[in-house]
Amino acid sequence: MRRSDLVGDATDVAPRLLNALLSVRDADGVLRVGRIVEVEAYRGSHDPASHAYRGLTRRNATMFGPPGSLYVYRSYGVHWCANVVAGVDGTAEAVLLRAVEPVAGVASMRVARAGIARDVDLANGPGKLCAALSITGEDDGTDLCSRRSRIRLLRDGVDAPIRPTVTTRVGITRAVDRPWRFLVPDHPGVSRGRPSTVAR
DNA sequence: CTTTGGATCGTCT
DNA sequence: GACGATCCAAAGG
Repeated sequence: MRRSDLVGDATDVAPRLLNALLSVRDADGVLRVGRIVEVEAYRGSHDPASHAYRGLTRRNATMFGPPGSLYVYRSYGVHWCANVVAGVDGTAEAVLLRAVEPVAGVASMRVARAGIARDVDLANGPGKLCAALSITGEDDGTDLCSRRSRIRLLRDGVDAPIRPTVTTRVGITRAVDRPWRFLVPDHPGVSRGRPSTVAR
């Protein structure tokens, strides 16, 4: 995707990332590809639930950089979670990638997620997604718009849904009522979180 | 099916 | 020193 596609408020960029492809190249050249089916918007200084709400820190620095970067953080000391940085340089708009549908490199994902029976369970959560694609803190700051990067955001002709499903966000304790979770409607590969659906 | 608790550690208070 | 933008297994109905 072009960097210009990611300029804007996270709440506007997030639904536009649905059905885009997240592609990760292994050291051996194998590609693992997932279709993005669930995202959440985090709006920096405008959003008490954002890691960036209280300003720039060592951890969240990538979010304050240019759009198109990958912000990776550790969750609960155990898992990795990944965001696409949006907005413009100096703001901290970000889109948390919460679920992808495995599209290619499924065998590699199965190795990375040993013991998972169904393909749909390989990457239907933010921590699972990073595990399935082997995204770690080492990937923080990756430019997703560069041809040279091992992790990229791509379009394959499948457009974002005209009317995504919209709900409140999962797993947060502040700003819990904001309808900033976006899903491909009726897709089986979304995460377990079940907040209330928001009518539009 | 739902609920509960443990893992585990960097970050910020 | 407390707390997570989570996941999973085990226990309970």
